[in-house]
Order: sequence, then C-alpha cells, then structure tokens
Amino acid sequence: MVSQQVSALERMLDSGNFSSGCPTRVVLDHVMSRWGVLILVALSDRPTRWGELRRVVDGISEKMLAQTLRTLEADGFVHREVTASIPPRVDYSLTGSGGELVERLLPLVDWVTEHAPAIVGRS
Amino acid sequence: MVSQQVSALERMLDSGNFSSGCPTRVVLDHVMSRWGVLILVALSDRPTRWGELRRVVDGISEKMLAQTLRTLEADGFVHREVTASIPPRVDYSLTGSGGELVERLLPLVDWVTEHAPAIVGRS
DNA sequence: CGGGATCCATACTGATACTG
DNA sequence: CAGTATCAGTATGGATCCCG
Repeated sequence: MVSQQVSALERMLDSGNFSSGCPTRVVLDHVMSRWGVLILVALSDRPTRWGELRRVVDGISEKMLAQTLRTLEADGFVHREVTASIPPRVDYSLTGSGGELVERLLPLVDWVTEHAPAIVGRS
Repeated sequence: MVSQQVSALERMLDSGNFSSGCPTRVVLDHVMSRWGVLILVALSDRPTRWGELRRVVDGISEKMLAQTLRTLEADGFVHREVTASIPPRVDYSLTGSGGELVERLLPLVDWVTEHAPAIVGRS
C-alpha cells in the first residue's frame, strides 16, 4: 500500500490541518528536529543515561541534549527517572506513546541509512 | 514487529554510522527538516506547482521553499519539470527514490496528526 | 554526573523589489 | 507565474563556565 485513501495533500488543505502553529506542526517540529530523531532512535533499544546519550548522539551539545529531552518529556514521548545517589544518575526511556512513535520512525531511518551513501556520493 | 534484530543503539555506536557529518545524518537533516517533511508529504499525492506548494505548505517563505526544493532535488527525491510557456509553469514531483522515502514518512506523519492534539493539549 | 546560565554565531524569516 | 536578490530583525544552536 503505497498511497492512502484520502490524499495527504487534501488533508493539508482541508480543515486547518497542517496550518502553521497547529498541534500537528508543533509535535512534528519536535520529533523531526535534527536531534529529536536521533535521541528517540537511541532510546529505542533500552533506557539510557544522560552521559551515554551524550556520547551516542555524536555532535550534540549539552544544551541541545537537555533542551530536546525536556521537550520530548513534555510531549510525553520520554520518561525521566532520577536515582538520588552519589554520583547522581538519571535514566531516560521511551513511554508507551514514544514507543509507538519510534516504531514508525525506525523504518524511515533504516531506509535513509541504507540509501544515504549513494545519495550524498553523487552530489 | 516493534523492534529490530540489531538494536539501533548498537548501530549508532558501531562502524562510524550516525557520526556527525556522515551521509545518513546529512540526508536525515534534509528530509527531517521543518519544511522538508511538509513538502515531501504535499508531493505524495501528485505533481504540484510552485504556487500550489506555497499555498499548501502554510507559513513557508519563498526563500525557504526554493532552498528546500533545491536540496531535495539535489538529493534525488524531487523532480523539477519546467514547461516553457507564457505564463511559465514548473511542476515538482517525487522521484522513485522520493516515493520510497515518503512511503515510510506517511505512517509517521499520520500517527503524529492523530495524536498531536492530545499531546499539545496537556502541555 | 547531570545539568543550568550565559554569551555569541549562524540560520531562518518576512518584506520588498526586480527579472524572464 | 516562478523565481532571485537583498536587508533587517529574530529564533535557534553551539561553546563555555559553573554548580549541587
């Protein structure tokens, strides 16, 4: 099934969906942001600690890691669990909602991973 | 099938995949950009003209529309067809590669569209 | 170890004007 | 109609320092 019954274009035009500032656009901006995707994919396997995320998401600044995690937490995609110890420990994991989202994100990321070399190579 | 055989986290750590500046990251940034997603989804239905894209992708500036289209064209996801007439006419459509990509993009966008109101509502 | 606060550079936006 | 060019204002991201 390549297409959908009601075309995406129709839905974008009708009913104010996809209008600037609508809920869909807001969430899409969070999820599809440069770092949002990578963090969600990194969490798809298992709960991960702050420092581990920082290493695995190559190139992210501490600011953007914190900011993106807070946004994803506010959206209900990521759960933050603090263990009060010395040294302190914070684990991040996907919520049920986050899991559903990542389930739909991985096929896309996998496809890009597979085809990207050929694409960039010929630019 | 919620998960994959080899965890995404492992793949992010191993083999320099997902390292900053790698082809996957570059293409991902193009596709997952604020406007990239919306333009690709808008084109999923049928070839679309410049002016129509401008209207359907609410809030985009002419500058970003032109820039994003050029990037997606360079990546081989979008085809640009000029009809030399008066008035001039330019149609944009998905390439085969772009179609495969959008096929994996739509389930994600659909899921977000369905769940976004509840998410933003409780923030 | 897990952040918060701050400052600076860049990227994006919006408006306007101009072209083939 | 389908763009390109330019400029000024703003949002976003990165680097660094600091703290519990």
